Amino acid sequence: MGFDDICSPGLVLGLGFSSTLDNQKSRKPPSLMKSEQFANFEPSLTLSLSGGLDADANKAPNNHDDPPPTAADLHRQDSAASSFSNVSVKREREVGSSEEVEIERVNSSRIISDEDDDGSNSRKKLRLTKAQSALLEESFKQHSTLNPKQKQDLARDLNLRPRQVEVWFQNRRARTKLKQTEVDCEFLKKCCETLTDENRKLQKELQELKALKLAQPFYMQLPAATLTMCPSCERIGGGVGDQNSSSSSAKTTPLITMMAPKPHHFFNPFNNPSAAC
DNA sequence: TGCGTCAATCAGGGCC
DNA sequence: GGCCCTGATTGACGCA
Repeated sequence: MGFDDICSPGLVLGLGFSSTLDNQKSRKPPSLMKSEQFANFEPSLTLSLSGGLDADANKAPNNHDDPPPTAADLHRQDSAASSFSNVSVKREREVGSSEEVEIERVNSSRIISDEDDDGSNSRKKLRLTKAQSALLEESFKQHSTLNPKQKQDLARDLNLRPRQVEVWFQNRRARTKLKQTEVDCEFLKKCCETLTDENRKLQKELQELKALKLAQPFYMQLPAATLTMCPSCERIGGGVGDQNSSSSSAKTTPLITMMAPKPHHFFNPFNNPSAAC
């Protein structure tokens, strides 16, 4: 696909996609779409692009070559990582299931033991292991948002608190969107440059045609074979006056010229002698 | 009104 | 020390 092919369809300045994602609400940003889902988007908006999107969506923060780990692997590897659960969790929502309550309780005990040697409560940042990141990425590929059940299951498999899984997805969505916005911005810049260049060329061509028109009578600029004589009025067809004499053609011709995909192929009224008058 | 999601922001930690 | 990545917090908003 050429660049012009990419630029020409649906290049609209504005913001927003129309999404058909089934697991997201209407507020979902375009950048959250997966590449295979982009076929369902109508670029009704500024940053509307097609293809090559969400390049970052498959990018795991750590090692993406690792195969998705098993839950057992995660439990084995991540007990240490989970012990870094945030000390200053101010907003832990009330949870509905007893299972989540249990998870919260288990992690709370870790939090208590998370104090530094000097007894201070400085926050130690959780670093997800490669296995945890890989599983989260896998899950994100399948659905960029989680329902409570999925969150519970994933948190259990990862040996993390549901809130941590929720935060990870939240940040993942936000940063994917940011990345996509940057990609879209670059794309639109290139489109703008291409269109500006094309406009410059057309302006130059227009100036040359105007200069040519002033230098010669119009019919002299045409090949002799294209000139015809109107049998009724015995005038050479296709003159400027002839075009202007018809109010309807005077209105439609410029539009046709403007809409022509190839500006170099001009409408030639002499192909139809009767219409030339 | 509670819940889920978002944008904005903070902050720890690794890397150069 | 600055930059970047990323986990976490906060407040606003939309929806059922």
